[in-house]
Amino acid sequence: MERYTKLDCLIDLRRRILSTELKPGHDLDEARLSDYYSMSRTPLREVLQRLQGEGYVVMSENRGAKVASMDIDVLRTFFQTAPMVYANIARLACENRTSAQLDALKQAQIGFAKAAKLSDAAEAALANHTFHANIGDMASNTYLLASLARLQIDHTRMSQTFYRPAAPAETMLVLKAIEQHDAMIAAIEAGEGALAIDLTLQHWDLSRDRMERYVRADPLPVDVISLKDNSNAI
Amino acid sequence: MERYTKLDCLIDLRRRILSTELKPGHDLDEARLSDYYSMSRTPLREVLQRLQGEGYVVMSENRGAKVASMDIDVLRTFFQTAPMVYANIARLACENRTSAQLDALKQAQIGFAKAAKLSDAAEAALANHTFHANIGDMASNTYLLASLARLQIDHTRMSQTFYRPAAPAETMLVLKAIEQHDAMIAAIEAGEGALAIDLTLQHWDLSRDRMERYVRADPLPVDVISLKDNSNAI
DNA sequence: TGCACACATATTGTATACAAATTTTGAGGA
DNA sequence: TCCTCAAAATTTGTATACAATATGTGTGCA
Repeated sequence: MERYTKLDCLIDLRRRILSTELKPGHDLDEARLSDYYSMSRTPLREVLQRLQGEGYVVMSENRGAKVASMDIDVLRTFFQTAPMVYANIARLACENRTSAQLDALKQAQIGFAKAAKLSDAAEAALANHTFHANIGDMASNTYLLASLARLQIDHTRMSQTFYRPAAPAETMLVLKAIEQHDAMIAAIEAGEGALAIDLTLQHWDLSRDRMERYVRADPLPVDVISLKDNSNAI
Repeated sequence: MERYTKLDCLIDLRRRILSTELKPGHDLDEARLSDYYSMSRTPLREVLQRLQGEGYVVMSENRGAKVASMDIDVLRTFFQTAPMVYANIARLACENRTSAQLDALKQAQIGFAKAAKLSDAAEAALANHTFHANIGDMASNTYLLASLARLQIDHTRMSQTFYRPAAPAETMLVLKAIEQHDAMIAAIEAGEGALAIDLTLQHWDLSRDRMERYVRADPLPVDVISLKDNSNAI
């Protein structure tokens, strides 16, 4: 197996958590992980500590690390907080973006559009994460960035379903998201803060409904109990 | 020397950084620290990793850890961001506080008032930190809390001077701060969000001027060069 | 004196061994 | 069958040894 460096390991674990390959609440076994990344437990534990600080992981004394869960009561505050933070980040990005950051943002958008059109759900969600993290960098506000980073962890995990469209109408939504990204890039490049906020809030509305469905899953059909084949019933 | 547990070490390092006993930018030597806390480097390094995640410390590959610095350009964003975050936290605290949290807040206020009246600068700044961290808990919004925590690190370090009053007029300011805390407790207990926001912004204004002085220190007298005794000049 | 380079020293990074805690297992008894 | 409790197995926590990297120092040379 290929040899990972500590930074690789950190980045890869972030990716696996964001893509829900490692599911919320999943137990992270030190020995197993250190074997997987072919490094000893000492550096691996340091990576876990850091991931805890970043909010990807929660650790408890003598009981190891778990992937951060997505509790329903926490997600309530997610929907409460996200618009404000995203909007403010967008406004600050307009004021502070550098041309190098704009180039990076455009690159991220290319990657996002490609993955989204291929309906590669995990890849699209991660590319979307990168896109918005880039806007976060532009804001150059370490304080707000801390909130944004935590919001994005849950946002990306919830939006996994968004890029796996079930119906044609939902494919339209993804195409719409791509257009909105382009508009946001233009607004940021032009330094039009008010417009960027507006676009950000629209962008938020687009994915919110879909994400809320993640929280409050479609109810099972009420007549399930009368189904003829109920052999699998409890 | 007394034996520290890993958690003690974490808490003590936070305290020393917040009180500027460990100054911004100060180099943290692993061997020295592990000796100081009489533990081996392995757990100490994990503590440092965690402190990095929390924003107290910055680490760079093969170059160890430093206390997070307070760069002038970052502090600009501090003054930009703090009012919004503090105000929103106060509002949320009104909605979500529990009676146990209210008790804790009142306790914190007692500790703060005592330290402030004694002009015990470090202790007062730390007690103030605890007071506002308690309000942060009440908000029960992990996302915003991430921003608040980072703001508080710099806020507490800057406000060290606030509780070391030089002139009688400034003692008045500290007494005013104590009163404001009491008013905030009442507003939160009554669940009056608008009032809590108002009080928070007033509270912010009170300390802002004093903190800005930390950033932009009093200029040296312009005629320093003509002083008679210039034997210490470079 | 100033610079380049090799060597010595100090500091950080990793692996491994062992200690401490938790979880699992299973035997014994009610 | 169910519960209790102790021993075994598993997993996490810490100390230490060693490897890798960075820093400091001094010598030789122009």
